[in-house]
Amino acid sequence: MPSPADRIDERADPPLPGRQREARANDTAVLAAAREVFAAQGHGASMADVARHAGVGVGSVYRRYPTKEALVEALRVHGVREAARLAAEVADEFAAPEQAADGAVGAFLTRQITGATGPILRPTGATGPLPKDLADATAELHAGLERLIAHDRAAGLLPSGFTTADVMQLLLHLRPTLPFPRAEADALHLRYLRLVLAGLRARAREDVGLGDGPSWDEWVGAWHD
Amino acid sequence: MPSPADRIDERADPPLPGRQREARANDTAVLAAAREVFAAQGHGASMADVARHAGVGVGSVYRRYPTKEALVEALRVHGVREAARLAAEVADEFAAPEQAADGAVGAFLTRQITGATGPILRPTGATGPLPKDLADATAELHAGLERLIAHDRAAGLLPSGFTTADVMQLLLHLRPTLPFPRAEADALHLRYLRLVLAGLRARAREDVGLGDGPSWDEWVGAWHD
DNA sequence: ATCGGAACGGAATCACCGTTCCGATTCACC
DNA sequence: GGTGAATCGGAACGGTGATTCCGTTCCGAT
Repeated sequence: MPSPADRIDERADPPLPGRQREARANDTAVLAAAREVFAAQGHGASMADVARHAGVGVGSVYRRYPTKEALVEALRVHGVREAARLAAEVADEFAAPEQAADGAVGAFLTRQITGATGPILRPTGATGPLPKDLADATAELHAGLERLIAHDRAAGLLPSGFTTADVMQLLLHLRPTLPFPRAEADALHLRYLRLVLAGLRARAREDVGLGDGPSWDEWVGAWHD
Repeated sequence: MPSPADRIDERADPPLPGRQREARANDTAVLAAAREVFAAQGHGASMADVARHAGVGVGSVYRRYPTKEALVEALRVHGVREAARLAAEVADEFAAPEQAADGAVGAFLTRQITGATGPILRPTGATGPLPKDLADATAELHAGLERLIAHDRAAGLLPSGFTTADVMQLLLHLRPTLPFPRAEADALHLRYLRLVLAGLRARAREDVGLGDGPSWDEWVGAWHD
């Protein structure tokens, strides 16, 4: 299912002179390596490790990402962009009358869990205000999630009080690191996703609301400062 | 609600001569400090921090816990013991005919989430074989969970295929670190717990099993080596 | 009052990691 | 083939944190 846009670097293809081509190639290699290494060892992995995995020297990593945090931040943006794209994709599919039993939100979460790319989507702690690219990607994601929720609510699959922030929280909840190989871990995560979805449908059916959760802005805001 | 056994050190009371009394007192202070500090700053907190919080020198910390990992390990054992005690407690309560709507498992998870003590109950990564005290505490916990599940299954609250390992996984799922003050974070976690419980009940009612998950031994084993 | 040893606190040590710096390399262009 | 600029790779620097070491303090016994 890898869409053509699955590469980590999404800028326009290179009409670039030779030397800069290598630079850019390295850039994407670094990003990909960072994703792998951080996914495997947590954010505590060393820059040297990332560089080694990317097959470049540490110097080259630092030329493009002035700081470790900048690198992590780039990955975060990538993750949010990816999620936003997935949300939009699913929303488009569900715009057609045909509809899977899980609902659009369920489909989104399912694919997000099994999606090949790293688990990065979780800010570490206190960062600065909130950089522009992240803000943009976040807004896009929000829009996508709104569509998903609107669809499922219309289909009577969601209880009242369920918001976009809930989807984000579920994303967090649904993917704790498990000491199992990828496939098994995914299976376990999906097992729980199904449970949650069943819970949502039950609540919706019985018309029991969820009560208030944070708003999108509260949720996003809480992660940044 | 703090039971008399809430102190972090549970050994027999000291018939001990003066100097050793201080030693033991320091020991418990260190453990308590470690729990606070690690809970607040994550396992990345420094030993110096722990020592400072405990009001002792680093040397004293190292006399009792030869290594940072040993200290973390001690906390882990404490956490499992505590969970085991809670499980047994809840199982006892539910042995009486009166029963809360959430079921015994729900009650256990609820209290585990809101229980004041740290979130530590999550092995970091690859450790050695599995030390005796941990093994013992783990066995005790397992027994308690079995009782909880037996109770709820008899009450028709759980679908087939739901196991003790599932409870452990839920514990993991249910408590990701959230950037909110404790009370709010707990509220969000409980919100999610209610959803999961509703899902379980729905599955049970509709008689839809969960499919196979890992056994207790597989689960425990996966965390240790 | 003095002595021996257990326990203490914190300075010194050592390894690791983020970051900086610089000489070597490579490529585009002459 | 030669030259300069853009890149590289990786050694060196500085800081942080785990761990070790040791002089000091305190208690209980003589």
